Amino acid sequence: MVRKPTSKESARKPNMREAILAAAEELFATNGFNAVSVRDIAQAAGANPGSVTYHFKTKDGLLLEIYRRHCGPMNLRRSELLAAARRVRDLQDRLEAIVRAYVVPAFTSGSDLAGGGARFTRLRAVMSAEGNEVARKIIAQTFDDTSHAFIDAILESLPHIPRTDIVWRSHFLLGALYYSLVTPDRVSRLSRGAADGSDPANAIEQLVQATVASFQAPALDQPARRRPVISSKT
Amino acid sequence: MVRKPTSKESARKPNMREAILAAAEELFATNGFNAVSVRDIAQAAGANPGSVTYHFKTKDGLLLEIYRRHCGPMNLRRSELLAAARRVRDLQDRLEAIVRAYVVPAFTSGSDLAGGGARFTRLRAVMSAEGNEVARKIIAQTFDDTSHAFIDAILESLPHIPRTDIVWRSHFLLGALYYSLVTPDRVSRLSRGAADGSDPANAIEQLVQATVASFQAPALDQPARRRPVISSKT
DNA sequence: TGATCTTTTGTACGATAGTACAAATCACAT
DNA sequence: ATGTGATTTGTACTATCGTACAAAAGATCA
Repeated sequence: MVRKPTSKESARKPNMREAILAAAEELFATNGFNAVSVRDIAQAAGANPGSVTYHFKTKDGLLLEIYRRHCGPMNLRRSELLAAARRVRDLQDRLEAIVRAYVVPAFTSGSDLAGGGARFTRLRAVMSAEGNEVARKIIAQTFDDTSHAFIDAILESLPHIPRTDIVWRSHFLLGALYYSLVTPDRVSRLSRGAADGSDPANAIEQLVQATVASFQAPALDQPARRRPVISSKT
Repeated sequence: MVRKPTSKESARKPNMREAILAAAEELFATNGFNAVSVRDIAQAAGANPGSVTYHFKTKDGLLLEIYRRHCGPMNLRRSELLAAARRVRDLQDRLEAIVRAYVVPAFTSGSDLAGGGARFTRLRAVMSAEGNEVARKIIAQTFDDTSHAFIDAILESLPHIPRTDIVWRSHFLLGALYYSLVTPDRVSRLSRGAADGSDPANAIEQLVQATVASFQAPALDQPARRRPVISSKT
């Protein structure tokens, strides 16, 4: 049967299902899918291993549910921000607004489920690196539409850049975004403490400015222009 | 004892140790560390599971040896290319040469062990995403020096940009680089076949041009400037 | 050829994995 | 208070994991 929102919220612990989801999300995002056992998740959530099976049937099912939880809201928010960005008159400002519309939801919300979207984006980064099949399918069918919408919008504000270049550069954007969330400590380390890689506001500003500039780079005219600046071997 | 390069090369198969290393490299880079079992590796290499234990003692030891194999040569090549790049007179050209010196070895060699450096770089990307401890240690102590050298070189050719910004932007570069190697098919898909994400020459040119432009972006004056281009919520 | 060292094979052990399932427990409508 | 359905617990099964180790096989040199 379905959920009954009566007097009390039905479960002993204040919603074990959510606790399991949150614990799994954090553990998967930090250690990858295969390194985390169902027992690890259960323990972190203060639950029994059997409880995970009860709510999500399989480990894959648990991952699937995490994606279902976040994809919709995050895509919705991106669409809203993109629509607003497209209405910006000045082309330069519009480009920045578009990039921001892509980046901000990945860091800050994408559904305000406890902890924000940064955790989920980190999870996506890790799953993508691990070549997780479950994730790959959902991502392709959920985010490709959004990606195309962004690419089209960027293309409109940069009419002289070929579509191919835009695709590459937005691919780089996603890679940079993922990596910033996966190893923020590296930024702090390399800047000798001058920058805080874990500060989302910081990361967003840096990423947006760098990315806007990369989009505005001149087009690559030849399919693969050779520029032997340096001696080729040794 | 050490290796004896006498008449025949001693082993039944033409060097089983190398075959295991190559197989492990490919499998780890594709599926992550934890998803791949020692038995998987042995089978892919046409070896016996016990043979892996014999040559590398543990699974961690195998990963360690993979890193040992590649880090040195790759860093050396980068240093050479960087040294050459620093001698380029024109500041604009020099910046491009520096970025190229960073990117090229990651794609093409870094030791010419069968298959090139792209596989190893993909491996590094995956290990970094999985938060692998063995990899984290080696990477920090092996590549941080190189990273600093590149940051310093870039800083010299862009004197008006604060170091913090350079650190962020080179962090983005590495993220983009990693992601290009992890999911090259995504580029092909999003460009509807117009670009080949798996073509290293293509990826290198696109990455270099986009990155140079991002480095040349104006400095972020405020620590975290707010630019509310769009309505903040919903 | 036989002695010796290196490498490969085959097998086994304990630990842990994902999952299934029956029993216990709880929330709530009657 | 009690019955009923939803949830949690505890336990067990099978598969596979990393690793150890003895025996077999191959290579090398006297």
